[in-house]
Amino acid sequence: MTSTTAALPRVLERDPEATRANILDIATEEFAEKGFSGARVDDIAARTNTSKRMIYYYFGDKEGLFVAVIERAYAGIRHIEANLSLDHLGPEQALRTLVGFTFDYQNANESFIRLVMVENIHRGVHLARSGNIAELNVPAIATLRDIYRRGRAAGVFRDGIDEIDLHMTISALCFFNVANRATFSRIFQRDMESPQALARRREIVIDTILRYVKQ
Amino acid sequence: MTSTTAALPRVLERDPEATRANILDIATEEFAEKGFSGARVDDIAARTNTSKRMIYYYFGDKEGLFVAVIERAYAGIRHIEANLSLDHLGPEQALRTLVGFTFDYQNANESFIRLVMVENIHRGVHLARSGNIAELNVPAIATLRDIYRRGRAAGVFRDGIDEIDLHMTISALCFFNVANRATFSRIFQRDMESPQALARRREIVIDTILRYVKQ
Amino acid sequence: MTSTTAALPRVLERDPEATRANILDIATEEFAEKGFSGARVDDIAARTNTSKRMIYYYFGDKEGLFVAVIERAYAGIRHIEANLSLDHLGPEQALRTLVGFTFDYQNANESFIRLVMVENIHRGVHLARSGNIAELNVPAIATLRDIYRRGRAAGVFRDGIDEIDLHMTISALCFFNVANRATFSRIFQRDMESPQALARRREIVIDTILRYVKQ
Amino acid sequence: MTSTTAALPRVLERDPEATRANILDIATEEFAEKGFSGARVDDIAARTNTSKRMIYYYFGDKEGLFVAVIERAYAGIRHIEANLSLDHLGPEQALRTLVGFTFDYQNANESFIRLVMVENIHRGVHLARSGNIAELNVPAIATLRDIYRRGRAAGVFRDGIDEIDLHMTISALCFFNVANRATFSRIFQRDMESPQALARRREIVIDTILRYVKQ
DNA sequence: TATGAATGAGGTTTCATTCAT
DNA sequence: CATGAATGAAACCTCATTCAT
Repeated sequence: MTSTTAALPRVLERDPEATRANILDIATEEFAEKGFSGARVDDIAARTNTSKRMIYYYFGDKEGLFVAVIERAYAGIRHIEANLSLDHLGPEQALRTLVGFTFDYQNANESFIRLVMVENIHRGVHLARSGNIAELNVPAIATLRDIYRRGRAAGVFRDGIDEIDLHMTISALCFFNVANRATFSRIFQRDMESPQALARRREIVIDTILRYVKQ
Repeated sequence: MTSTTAALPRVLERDPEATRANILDIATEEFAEKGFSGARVDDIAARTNTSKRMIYYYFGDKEGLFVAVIERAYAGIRHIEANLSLDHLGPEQALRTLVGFTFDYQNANESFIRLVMVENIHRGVHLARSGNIAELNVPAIATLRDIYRRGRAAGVFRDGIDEIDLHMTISALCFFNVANRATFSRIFQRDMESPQALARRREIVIDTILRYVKQ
Repeated sequence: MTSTTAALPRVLERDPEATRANILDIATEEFAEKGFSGARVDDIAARTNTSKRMIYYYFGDKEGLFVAVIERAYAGIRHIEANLSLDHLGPEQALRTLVGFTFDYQNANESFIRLVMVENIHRGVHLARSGNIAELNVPAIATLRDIYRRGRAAGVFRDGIDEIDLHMTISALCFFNVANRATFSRIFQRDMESPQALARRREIVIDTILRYVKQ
Repeated sequence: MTSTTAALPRVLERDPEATRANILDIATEEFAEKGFSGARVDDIAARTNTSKRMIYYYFGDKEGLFVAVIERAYAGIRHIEANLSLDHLGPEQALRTLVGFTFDYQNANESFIRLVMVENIHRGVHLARSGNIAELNVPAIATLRDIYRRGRAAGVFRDGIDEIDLHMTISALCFFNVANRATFSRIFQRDMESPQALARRREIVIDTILRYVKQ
């Protein structure tokens, strides 16, 4: 089916923010799909509403583009984490919700997970180049700390747990389901993508965390 | 003049197995460090005791080399898992040992972890090409199944846990510490590599699994 | 809202002559430093008080800008040569002064020398495009001709010397010290820039010319 | 006229030295004609018997090629200077011959002169990168030193002249005739290329040097 | 007149792979 | 088996210049 509208003009009409965003959207997909070296500037440009030249105009070089992609991806999750409101829930329910949300978000944002994998293959050098790494950890930990504090105060969570350790455990469990899906599901012949499989795994992850934290 | 006893310019000449192994050793390092696209056939050849021609002779092309690297890496861990003997330990202690061993092995074999990451970025296509994937899951799961069965029989482990789920949880927790070290330690300013940090995390991982499994 | 007294963002706005001069100043430096092909329109524009658009507005294209730079550089020296007044000196002293002045001027105006080198690499095509080449030779030769005539009349200079030949010799000796400084000083490990080195070479150049001209 | 031999194969049959030399020959011409930035790797490759890829194979990058060109050009003149035999001539005649030879060589090797100009525009950075600059000065100065010593001993040359100063003067006078020909001949409307013009200028240069050196 | 955004053409460099000996 | 030389295709990047506002 062809659209009734005329062929799209190749040029974004002098809207730099839109041009940048358009490039970043495509680049995110390409880098997430093929890694840094595997992605092709030409391919990114071709899928863009603008030209290869503009990529270099805005981002300097391929690496600059990748840094911008990484930055924006992290900014996205940070923004969402910061706006999670769990205060109205009891600590146990809040923790269940937080873990469940993390699981859902990571499964829904495979590109983000894959970018993080790619960046880890590169030993985090691009993230390091980004100005505001320090801010990235604030929302995630702050929320978790509050829930844990409330849980201990209420006597439902045990003492002696470090919030960053806990966050690492949550991240590890959620991350794996997306990041290692290809090899794990192949080797163990196990579906890890269907709604049912996700729902099942989601409960196990939540359960694992809760059993670890509770009295 | 040619002579059958002429000085051999290269160490591994005329020992095909050693040549293959040498190429695979170097290729493992390069692919683990730079990913499939990022690795360079020229660089691999240069670090080898032999020449580029031999890479093509033995492995066909870059992808064939990568498949061979992946196969050998998985074969390595499978072999070790198969030889783990935990029968003399009680179920709880056996599980602790298995998890601890997994954690230690993965931390000691960063290259393997990174190859798995790379392969996941490629959605497992090379692993799929490998003939014997099916065999890969046998040892890991068999050992775990035995321990879990003994634990339930002894009344120390609860019912209703699927061994593959449990294996996935163990893998996720161990894998993350190596795979995501770069970004996580950067963002949370947390050491994840020192002996102390490893020992600490190791205990948390074991504890997490045990709390999940025990009555 | 627009206002006739709004803050001017750039210093030279609305002063065409100053804008032109500012562009030419920067362009002179860039072309002298990097040659015609090596200089970048973007770099020139960036260092300017105005924008790239103005370069094209005033000079048409990169080549037009270069021609203008060359023209202005030659105009500068012509103007100075024309205003040299040596009439009050005896012929020998006048020649010494002229040569010394030429040496000093060229050493003080490295950019000019380098532009001439660049133009010679381009076989003088830009200079040819300039309207008033013919005028360029007048002052230099006129002054020299007068000195030489006076010297012969006074019996201190020998006959048979062509003023253009003499001018060429003076130019060659002065030019080399600036133009070939980089390679010569490197190969012969000889300082050609310090005040002492310049003073020493200056005397040799003057001496060479005087010995050539005197009876 | 077309040759009776078949079209030349594009490949130099596995003769690396010939391939290198062929590339250097063409590159010398292109760099001499258009400068470093103005020369095009594509153009050089096109005129070569081999391909662009080979340029990078042998010289790494454009700059590496330029360094090699510069090195070879200097090696050429050094070799010739080293083999100049003037011992059989009296000092005055030897000096005349040396200066005349220098003048002739430079006029006959415009490419070399232009490369030196280009390298000076680049402030000698490529020459600096070359390993054996130190050796470059030996033959030129050694020959001159010997002549001058003999001349003083014979009482025909005056005392107090430094050989490097003298060499600089000779170089300056010879160099200018080639290097600045384009602008000088244009401005002063003077032929600097015809055999007659060259012969005339040659004598002036020799005369200038001799008058400077003689008692 | 002024400016940031945009562009096409072409520049330099790199890559996996093959060939000749 | 072994090696340095060679290759075409395609990768990344830059340039002078023009456009829309």
